[in-house]
Amino acid sequence: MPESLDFSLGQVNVALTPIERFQEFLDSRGKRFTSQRRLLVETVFSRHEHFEADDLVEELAYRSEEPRVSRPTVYRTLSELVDAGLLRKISLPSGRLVYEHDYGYPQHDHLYCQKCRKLIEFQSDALIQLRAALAEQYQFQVTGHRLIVQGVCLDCRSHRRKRPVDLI
Amino acid sequence: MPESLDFSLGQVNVALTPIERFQEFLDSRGKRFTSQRRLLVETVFSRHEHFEADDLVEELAYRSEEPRVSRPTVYRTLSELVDAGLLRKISLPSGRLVYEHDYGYPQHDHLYCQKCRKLIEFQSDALIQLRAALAEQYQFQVTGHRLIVQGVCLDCRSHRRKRPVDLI
DNA sequence: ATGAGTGCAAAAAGTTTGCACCGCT
DNA sequence: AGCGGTGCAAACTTTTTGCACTCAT
Repeated sequence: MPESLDFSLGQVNVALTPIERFQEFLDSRGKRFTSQRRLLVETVFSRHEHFEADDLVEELAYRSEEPRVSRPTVYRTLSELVDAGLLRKISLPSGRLVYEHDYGYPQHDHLYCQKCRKLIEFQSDALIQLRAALAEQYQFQVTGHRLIVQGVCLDCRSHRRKRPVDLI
Repeated sequence: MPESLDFSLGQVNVALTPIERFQEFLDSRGKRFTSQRRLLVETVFSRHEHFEADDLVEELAYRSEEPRVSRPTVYRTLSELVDAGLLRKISLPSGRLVYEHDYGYPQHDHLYCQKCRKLIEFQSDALIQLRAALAEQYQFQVTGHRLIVQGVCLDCRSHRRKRPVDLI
């Protein structure tokens, strides 16, 4: 991953790469930084796209070189990455579960194109204010939120018949 | 279901109960209004709580009286009810998929208590405005949205130790 | 050395499908 | 009669678990 990224994250140590952050997390739990866990974190943070568990299994379980990461270990490790605050799990309107980077990545929400299934990220201060207002009104201790706005993206509205894609 | 409810829904015929609306939908597709489908809709609209597919299977597949509704038919019919616009399917942060009334029920979103798993409904005009702004900014044709704010509800913050509940 | 981690196979959980029989219309 | 619907069993998809062996520390 590009070292130009700024891992600003409040009071958390901001100098760490995701890999280092994961090591720290594992250490704090008496867990070990194995070659499988290393390969998995490196892979996950080598790009920024959203992905599902099975994508990783495909990529890591049958590769030619060692180490490989078996299906159960992929699932186990993804959970750890979520616990460690490195990844976030989101469920799409279709029911698909995908992961995305969370560590050192700004809070955001998504526009979901129901034609091409693309996810577009956006940030909104108004939403943060709304959260605060709700917390106040319902005396609710907010820990997070998930907003997905679905519809049809610009591309799919233009090339309507150019590249047919299947429905959700 | 209480006939005092107002089934206002834009240009759609607003005089219909959910059952009548479902009949209309089935009719328009050349499908039949069978005793299973009737029992299922009646059951679903006899109360307002959120529920999962399996709840219905438990309730309808093993009852003493006829008709019963088998597991596959419950799933098939729930899909039809979603298609008909009577139900909405939402996925909770935990990954659980639940259904809720959509027909004749105002647009709303949820606060989700991660302690007791309760869902609290709320409405927000600000959110509708935000949607419009996003549509404009991204030239995105919005068809819907789903916002879930998670945290801890008032009850769970007060009786913190009174009734222990398991984590998510 | 020793306890955590891994892969394998199997189990679970949730949902869908093929098919023969049933029953509206 | 004929087509849609249903139940049953089985298949499928996705995720989790038990267990013996392996490996990081």
